[in-house]
Amino acid sequence: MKKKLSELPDCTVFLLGKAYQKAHSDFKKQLKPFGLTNMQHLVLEGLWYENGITAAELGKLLILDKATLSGVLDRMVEGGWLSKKQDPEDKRVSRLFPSDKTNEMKSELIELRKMANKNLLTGFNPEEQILLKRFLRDLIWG
Amino acid sequence: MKKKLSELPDCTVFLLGKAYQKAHSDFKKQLKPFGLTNMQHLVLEGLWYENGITAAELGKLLILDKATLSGVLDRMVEGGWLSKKQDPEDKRVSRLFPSDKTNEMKSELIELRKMANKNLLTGFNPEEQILLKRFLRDLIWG
DNA sequence: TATTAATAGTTTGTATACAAAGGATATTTT
DNA sequence: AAAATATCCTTTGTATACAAACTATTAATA
Repeated sequence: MKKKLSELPDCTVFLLGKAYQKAHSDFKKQLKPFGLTNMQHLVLEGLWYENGITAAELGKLLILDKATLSGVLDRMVEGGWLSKKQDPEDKRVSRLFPSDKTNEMKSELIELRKMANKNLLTGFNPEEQILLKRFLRDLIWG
Repeated sequence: MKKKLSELPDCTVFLLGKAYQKAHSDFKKQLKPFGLTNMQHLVLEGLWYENGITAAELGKLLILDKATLSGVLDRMVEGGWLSKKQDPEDKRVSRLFPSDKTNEMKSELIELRKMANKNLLTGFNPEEQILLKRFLRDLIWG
């Protein structure tokens, strides 16, 4: 006699992982035509948030490991998305600047994220959307 | 003038990712003394859910890519957590069985997950816990 | 100021993720 | 039954994650 499928997924850690997996996968498909990964898109949002942001600041803002970020940034430089410039005040620091090509796509790419969020939250009424986001923020920072 | 940090994370995809990142990281620390990764623990839960489960069934149950699972299973066989046996009825299929050592740790490892979930949901009252899980299920399957 | 500690970023190693292609076996169709 | 499909699993290649160790540089302290 097989158990019901619903038994296993009462694990909230599991549910969180799979909900993320789904959201990530959906957005990934939207980004594919632009040649951007989800992480790369997130980095661009960070660059637009603060021009000339340092890698360390970006890591804090986006809650990203520096080792992970290092590789991502290298690939993005190689792909012509951004440039790294050493800070003259502090030679340890590299500051990040989006390329012209990147800035030209800014509004389009930001719109893309907005649509992804909208699609993700289809099926939730406005109160539920607020509540879900509050729950997630509490999980992260609470 | 710097913008508020709260502006960026209004992206639900981002919030989901970071909430998952947090939950995953916390559980990971709990698992470290056992020499298990989160994914490996999840696989064990799947094996206990159905003895002799096939890799394909396990992938469906846990919503895992077959390519990802293939490598995970190999490492778990090498680590003595489980064994793969070819199904005599269908030579394409490999069925998975937890080792004795693994079964001895079953109750302890299941308890560990329960505690991880409990810790994760500290700060949410019972109604909120139900609601959060409902939201996550809707995101995944709704 | 010589020493120590802290910070920014890179590199290395292991473990997911997952697309795409391939090999073996089973099923379906003609 | 031969051919076309479909399924199970593995392999390859790229991109995260993240711990740990390392280099370079700056700041703090004795």
